[in-house]
Amino acid sequence: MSSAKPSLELLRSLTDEHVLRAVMERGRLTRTEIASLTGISKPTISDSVRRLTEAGLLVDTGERTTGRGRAGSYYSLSEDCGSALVCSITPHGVLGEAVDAFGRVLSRSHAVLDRAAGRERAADTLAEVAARAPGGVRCAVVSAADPVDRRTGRLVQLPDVPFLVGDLDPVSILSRSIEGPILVDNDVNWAARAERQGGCAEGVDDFVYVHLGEGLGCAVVNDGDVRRGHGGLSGEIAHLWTEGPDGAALPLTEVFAALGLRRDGSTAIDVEALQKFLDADDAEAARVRTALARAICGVLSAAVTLVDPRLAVLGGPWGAHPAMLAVITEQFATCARSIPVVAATVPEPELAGARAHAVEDLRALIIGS
Amino acid sequence: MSSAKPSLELLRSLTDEHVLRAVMERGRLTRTEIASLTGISKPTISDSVRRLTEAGLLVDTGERTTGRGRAGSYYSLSEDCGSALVCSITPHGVLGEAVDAFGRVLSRSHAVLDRAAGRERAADTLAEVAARAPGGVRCAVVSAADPVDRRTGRLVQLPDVPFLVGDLDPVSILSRSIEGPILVDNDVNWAARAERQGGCAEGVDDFVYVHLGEGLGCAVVNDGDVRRGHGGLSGEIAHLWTEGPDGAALPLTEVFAALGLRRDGSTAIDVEALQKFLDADDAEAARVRTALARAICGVLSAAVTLVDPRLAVLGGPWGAHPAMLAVITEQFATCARSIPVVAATVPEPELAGARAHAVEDLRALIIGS
DNA sequence: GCATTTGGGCAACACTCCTGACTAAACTGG
DNA sequence: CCAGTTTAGTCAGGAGTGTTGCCCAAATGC
Repeated sequence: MSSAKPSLELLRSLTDEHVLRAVMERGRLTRTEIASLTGISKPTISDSVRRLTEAGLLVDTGERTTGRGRAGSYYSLSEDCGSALVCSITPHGVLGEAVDAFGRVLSRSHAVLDRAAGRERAADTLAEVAARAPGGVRCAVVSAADPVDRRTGRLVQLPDVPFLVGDLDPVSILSRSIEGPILVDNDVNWAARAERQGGCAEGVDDFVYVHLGEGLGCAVVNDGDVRRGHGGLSGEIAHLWTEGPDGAALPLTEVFAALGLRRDGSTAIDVEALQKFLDADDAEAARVRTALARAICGVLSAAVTLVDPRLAVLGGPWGAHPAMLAVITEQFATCARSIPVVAATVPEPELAGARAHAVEDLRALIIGS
Repeated sequence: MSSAKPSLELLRSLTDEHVLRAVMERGRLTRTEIASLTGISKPTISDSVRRLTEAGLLVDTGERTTGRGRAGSYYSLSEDCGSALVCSITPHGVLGEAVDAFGRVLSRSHAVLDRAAGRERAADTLAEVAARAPGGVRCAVVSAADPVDRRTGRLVQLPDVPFLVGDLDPVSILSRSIEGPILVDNDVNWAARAERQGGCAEGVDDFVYVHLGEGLGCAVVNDGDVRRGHGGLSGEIAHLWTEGPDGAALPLTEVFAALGLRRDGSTAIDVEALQKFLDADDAEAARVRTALARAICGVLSAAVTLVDPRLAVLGGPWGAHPAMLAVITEQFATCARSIPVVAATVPEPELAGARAHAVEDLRALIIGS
């Protein structure tokens, strides 16, 4: 809680941190530019840059400023700073990216998986991306399309949640090919973070992100961060009690069963069948849409009551569909304590959120070394 | 986000902060004791103590150590550091306390209010406590038994929440008699903080605290802090949909209406009538208890789904009643994803929580000056 | 009364950052 | 092409930290 023990070493490390952060943010800088950016004096910056260069963290890129006056030397991060691995695991396949501390995607690889041979192929695909990454992979961030145990990083089975990927342990798969911290979280949580950083919820400290796809999920953002709860299972709304088609109380996932919108032999939602009702214009379709909207409104009402968001974001294959948004907005407006409802805007949201976090983690590791 | 600009002044202020925190925690200390406690060298501590004494924050108490070796001088906080005001506002009255930076209660005053003459009496009572406080009041923390608007600190009216205290603005009342920051929050939130600091939820980072009294409230603690939501209205569960006595979906507060447990002409719960059902042993009482428990379980289930707590704490006049706890525990165990349910243990919980925060605020103000 | 023990002060040192002046190296304009 | 201008980077001196090691002061215990 209390700040670190005061010492001259602390002061020096603080200076180095300022220098590194400035370079990470701007890509390349001269010492004078760093000084004016950080407000620290030129001689101090020169000292710090010398230290960091000797430590192998910064390099003189050889580039020079042009324009009036003496040319300055640009410094940037060394290649040795390494990179971070970003992974997405869904029932449809595995995607791996290597990113550097500037957030640039260095390489990308994808593998389509089937249920049986999945695990080994996934490990191989990710190991291959890791091997290609210059400077080595120093940390990894994983987005998984299933509930994630917060402590272990394993995917967990919950009642009434369709289990899509299998009893998988991303941490053990990744620790074969990389060392360093591995963070696993649910894809919906990453999507919410992405919307907060540069999407429809930019800068909003309190909102909920409801993902409507084959599975049902919800991310809760409170005081500026996704709140995962004790086990990491906050927002697993499939089992939440809401209003069914006939007005009776039903768990959310059962509403889809009652409407005949589940895949055979699974608790997964039949998105294609559902989509038809969103595009059609007959009375039957309108009835289904209203029933869906009222069920979703039950979820939103519970969220408003318990976490008081300023905004609700709808995402996922059919959540961001205009027809769905329209009918939910209409229904929700009739509820007490209604809040604005908007559609998600970030493409590949779960990847964007995970990537941003991977960059932050990597930067922190570089600064801490 | 990034740390403060490195400078020698920062270093000095960090040292002073360490010294002040050590003295605040232990009451009185010699310079040598401070040095060994903080790990900072003796000459540095001596310098800092001299600075802080000259600034009027520390004083030589005149006391001396006894035992072997040379006697050391004890230093402690000066009286000029001021105190903090802790207030509780309920429909039954106003309570004011002055506390010092050590957390000692210096004075206390209480006023019973009626609806009409309340506001002026409340202001006078609090002003009196403030006037008696040595060194002046530098900040205030208020616990209010109604929903609190997070930005303005005003009490707000919500649908189906009994409005007990009136459209009150604690900030404007208090700013007459004190200067400095005033923090207002709901009593249930303060109670939850108290349970986390030294009660049945000690050290638990994720739990919910459900208050069952005349009103219904819930505090959501996530990642170690009470999450108030955008407007400060998270946990206002009166309107949350749950299971009614006959199995139909009902807003929680309507369950009490259906059971005849509301006060006449109010949405407040008739606690005395309810208490009889908790103490009685007949079939009718058992039926009511079960109906109440199932309604509460609906709330707990929604909380588990949305915020994934590790623990549920029951508090309030009838929430912590053994019979209530027993029947809720029993009913909740049959739900999917059940979690432990325990009774609150801290006496005067809303005051304890507010007091602890007031001490923290006061300490921060002293350190910052 | 003397040895022991502990609090506190002093001086020297190492280190960090800053200011102000200086040098170095590029461009600009005649 | 050369002097003037402009900008990058360095140097020297100084102020202010925190630390170590040693000393003195003052209390207890025998």
